[in-house]
Amino acid sequence: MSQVLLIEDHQTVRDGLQLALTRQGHTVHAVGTGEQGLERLRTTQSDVVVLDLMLPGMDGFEVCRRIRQLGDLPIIMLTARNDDMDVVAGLEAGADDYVVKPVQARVLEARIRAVLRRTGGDSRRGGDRAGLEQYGALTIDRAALVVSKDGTPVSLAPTELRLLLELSHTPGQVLSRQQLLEAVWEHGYLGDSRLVDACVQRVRAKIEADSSAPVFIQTVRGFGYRFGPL
Amino acid sequence: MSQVLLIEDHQTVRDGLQLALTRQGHTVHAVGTGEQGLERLRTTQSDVVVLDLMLPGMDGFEVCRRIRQLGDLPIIMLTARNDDMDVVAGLEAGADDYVVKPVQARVLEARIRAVLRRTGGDSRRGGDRAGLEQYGALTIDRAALVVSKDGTPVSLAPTELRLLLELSHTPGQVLSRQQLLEAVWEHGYLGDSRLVDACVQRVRAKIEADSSAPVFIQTVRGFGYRFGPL
DNA sequence: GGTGTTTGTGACAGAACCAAGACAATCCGA
DNA sequence: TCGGATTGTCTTGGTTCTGTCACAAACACC
Repeated sequence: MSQVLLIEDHQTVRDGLQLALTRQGHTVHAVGTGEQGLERLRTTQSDVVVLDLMLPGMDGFEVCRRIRQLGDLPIIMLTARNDDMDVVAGLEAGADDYVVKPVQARVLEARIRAVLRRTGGDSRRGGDRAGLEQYGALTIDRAALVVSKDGTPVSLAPTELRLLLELSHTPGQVLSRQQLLEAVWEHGYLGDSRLVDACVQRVRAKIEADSSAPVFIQTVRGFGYRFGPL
Repeated sequence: MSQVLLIEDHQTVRDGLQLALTRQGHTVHAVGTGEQGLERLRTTQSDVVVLDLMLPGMDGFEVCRRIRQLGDLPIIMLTARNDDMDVVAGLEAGADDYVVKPVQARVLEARIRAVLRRTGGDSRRGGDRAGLEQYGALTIDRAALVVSKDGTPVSLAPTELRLLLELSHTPGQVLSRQQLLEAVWEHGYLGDSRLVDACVQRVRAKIEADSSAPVFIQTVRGFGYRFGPL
């Protein structure tokens, strides 16, 4: 359904909510501190943030303000305190909704859906950006030059990225080392074509779950490499 | 502030909320039944509906559904019952928020504001000028050529401004140094493309909170730069 | 199984890349 | 004209990348 970032320091609550929301079909990234949450926002795409107010270190209000600085991601505040002042302060800090614990998972889920319906929700991904390619768990955005695995961006070095883009440009087709050298290393490169092997290896280490049984970049012995989760 | 339609059968509560919201600067139209509320929507412009669930005649859920059929007006449900099932049912019927009575007027007001902020709110407040873009803490007015950070105008030199406008014209997309040189420095520029680096750095110094962890202008090593918070 | 070939893996040093600051040439308004 | 702002260039320093090598593992063929 959507990508939820859950920021909650209490592990039991965190695990419970993560499990429940995952069951409802959301992808949940759960972290324990505000700092981790902000870091996560930088590296992972999210549709909505569920934010506990009582956090170690940076408190919920501050986290809320920081998130507002980054963009207009919807925020649902979560707290044990049912103080009217807190509600007002929370909403003024930029929260979209304010929920008092203990909260039933399905109530939280209904509120997430209400907020997403209002904000246009998960349409952000795929909807407004053409040129976003999906290969199983792998997403390739050729415009932004971002490759994501399970929704989390993968950090690829320039050459690694060019290699992957070249391979994925013709899925299912085998490309020889020579072809790849010419396409990726542009300027008449003269050295060893084993260079391609090394680069493929580096890419695999970053995008494959098990690099001894590669799914995305397959070796075709004697010929070259092929991209394709078939 | 905004036009609020209040649908609540209990006269004391109705008058109390009307008074309080009016004091906050809203224009409140208060009615006692769902039928009156729907009629009112037909004749009067409203920005948000505050809807009691327990109504004589047509009940709140039904009213909610009817309003949804009319358009995209935000709805805040109000009820004495604090039953999770009701919350879920209310939100699924299309409500944007669900508040349990008794409710402090200022809490209700904060929730109204939160909903309005999200929906673009305030039919009365000023003409959303076209060409005014919001990226988190950064506002870009292409017509006025003004860039503001946290509401405060930033003083950008001509070239810096052109660079930022060019980058932000395609948020999320990576632009190479060469592309930027051609777009921003127009006249067939031949020199070092490191010039772009220097200019990016100057813009960053002015718009980024922490230029060692840039949010708005991101470096894509080996390729170029990308504009985009989140 | 033995053998030769091909490919995977990890380490490493030089190369490439970028941030940051300094500086001089240029532009522009007072 | 003067003084400040702007802009292109250069240098430096730190970080990351990348081509290469040596060796291990996998494979094909006999």
